[in-house]
Amino acid sequence: MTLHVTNTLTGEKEPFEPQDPENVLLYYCGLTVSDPPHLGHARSWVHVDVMHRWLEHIGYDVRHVENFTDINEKIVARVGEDELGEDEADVAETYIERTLADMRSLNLLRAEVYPRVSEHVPEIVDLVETLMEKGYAYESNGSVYFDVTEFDEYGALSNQDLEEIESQGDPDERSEKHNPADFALWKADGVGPDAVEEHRHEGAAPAEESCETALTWDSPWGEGRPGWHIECSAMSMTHLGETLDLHVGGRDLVFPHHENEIAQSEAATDQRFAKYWLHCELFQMDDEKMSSSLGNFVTVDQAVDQWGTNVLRTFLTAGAYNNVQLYSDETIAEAEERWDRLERAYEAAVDAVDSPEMSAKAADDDLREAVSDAREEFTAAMNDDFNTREAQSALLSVATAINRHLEETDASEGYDYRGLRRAIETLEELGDVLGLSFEGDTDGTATLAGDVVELVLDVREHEREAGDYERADELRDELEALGIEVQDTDEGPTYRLPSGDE
RNA sequence: GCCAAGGUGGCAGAGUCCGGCCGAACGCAGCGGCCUGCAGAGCCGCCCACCGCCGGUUCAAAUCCGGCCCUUGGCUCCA
Repeated sequence: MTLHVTNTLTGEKEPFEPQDPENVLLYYCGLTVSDPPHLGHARSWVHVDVMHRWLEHIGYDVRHVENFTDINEKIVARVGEDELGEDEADVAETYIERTLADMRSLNLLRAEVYPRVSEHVPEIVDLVETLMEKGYAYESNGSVYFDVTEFDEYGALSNQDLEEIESQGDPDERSEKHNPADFALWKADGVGPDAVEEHRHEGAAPAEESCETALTWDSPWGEGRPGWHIECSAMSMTHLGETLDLHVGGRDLVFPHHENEIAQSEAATDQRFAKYWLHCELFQMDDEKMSSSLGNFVTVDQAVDQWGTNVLRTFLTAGAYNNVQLYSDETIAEAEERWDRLERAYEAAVDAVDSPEMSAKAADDDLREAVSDAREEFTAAMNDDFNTREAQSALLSVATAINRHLEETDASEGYDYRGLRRAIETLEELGDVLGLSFEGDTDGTATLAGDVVELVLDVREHEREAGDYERADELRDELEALGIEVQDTDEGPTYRLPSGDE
C-alpha cells in the first residue's frame, strides 16, 4: 500500500504523488515569533517531523522549508518587555533562538531552511507588483490590497462562498478596500499605537515608543510593511518553486491565511500553489482550545523539563495529526505509561541479548512472527495518512512479544538471539520514525548516578539476606521517591533511572 | 447564521474513505491467577460498548443514504 494523505482542498484521502517521484517539496507554515512556543506548536512540529521522517523512510528526499514570521505588530508589542529586546528585530531574534532551542529539545529533524520574512521583502515586493500588473491587486493610500473578486476560486480551500465571506467582513473597517474580504498585501507606513496596544503585555514599552522600532521598507507605493499572508507565498516560491507538494499548517490557518496564500500565489503564477494541503488539529483543554491568545498554554520548555522528550513525543503522536487531541493530566500520564512500557521492553531485550542465557540456536517463531507483523502494521498505519496512533500500537505489540518471550523462555532452552535482535532493531528503527530514542543515559552524570544506585542496592541486598526487609523496603521506597525504579528479579535487583533525564 | 471536524467501553482512542475477518485494536484504570519475603515490572485470563438518535439500502452496516440532536474548531491574532 502506498502513502495516502487527506487533502483539505478536496476533503478526501488521496494517493500521495509528488511532482518529482523522488523528491518531496514540503512547506510548513511556521511561527510568528511573538510568544514562547507552546505545546500546541510542538504538536504540529512533531507531526510534521514524523511526516518528514516517514517520507524519508519510504525513500523520498524531502526538501522541508519552515518559515519564521519576524515582522508583526504582536512582536512590536513586546518591545521592552523583560529582556526580550529593544526593537522589533531584537525581540524576533530572541524568540527565534528560543524556538530553535525548543525544536532541538524535541528531537526534530532540521528543516532545509528557516527563512524569515525580513530577509524576503524584495521578493514580496516583486510578487505584489506582479499581482498589480495582472490586475489582481490595487493600491489605496500607499497600501496594496488583493481583490478577491478577481480570483474565481476564492474560498475553495475553506469551502466558503465569496458572498458569505463578504458578508462577514466589517464594511467600515477600511474604507480604502474595494470589498470587505480584500486583504492587504502591503501596508502603508509602520505600525500604529492602536494595533500595538491591542497585544501589549505588562512591562512592555509604551505603545508609542515600541512603534518607533517597527521595521519598514521602501516600496513602489512608499514606505511600508508586508501584509500577513504574502510572506508565505514569497518564501515558499523562493525556496521551493511555484508548486509545492505538501503544504502543512495548523487547522486554524485554513481561513483566511491559507485561502489567501492560494489566491495570491495562483493569481501570480497561474500554477497550482500546493498539491496537497494537510492541516494539523488543535489541542483541546477541558472545554476550550489551547492557544497563545487565550493564554492557557504550557510552554514547550516547561513540558520538556517536566516529561522528557520521549514521553512528550509519545503523547503528541498519541492521536493522528488531523484529529483534535485532549490535553489533560490523564492523557499525558497515559502516554508516559506507554513510553515506559516500550522502554522497559527494549531494555529487557538488550539485557537478554547480552546475557549468558542467550542461544544462537533457539528460535521462537511467535516472537519472530509478532515482530514482522508489527513492521507490517506500522507501515500500513503510517501509509494511511500518517496514523501515528496505530503506529504506536504496532510498536507496543513488539514490546509485548519481547516480554512474552522473556517470560516464557526458561534458562535451559535459552533466548532466541536472532529474534530478540530483530525486535530490538525494529523498535529502534520504527521508534526513530516517531522520533523516539531508546538510547539511554550514557553521559557521565548518568553513569555516576548508576554507580551510586548500585551501591545502594548492594547495601540493600545485604539487608535482605539478613532478613531485614523493613530496611530493604525503606531503601527501595527512598530510591523510588527519587524516580529510580527498583525491581527484584531472580537474577537480582535491577533499576531504571528516571527517563527524560538524557 | 455560514463552513469544517467529531459523537465508539470507567478514561483515552483506532476502525468509518474501500460494508462482512468488529460479539469492535493498542494503552490506562479495575478484577482474578502466575511469579515474589513484600512491592513493582512482566506474563496469562477476565470485566466494561446494542458504536449519538430515528428511518432507509443490503444476504450483511460502527462503516453506505436521508433526517434530527449535541460537542468542538474556523469566520478577529493564533499551530
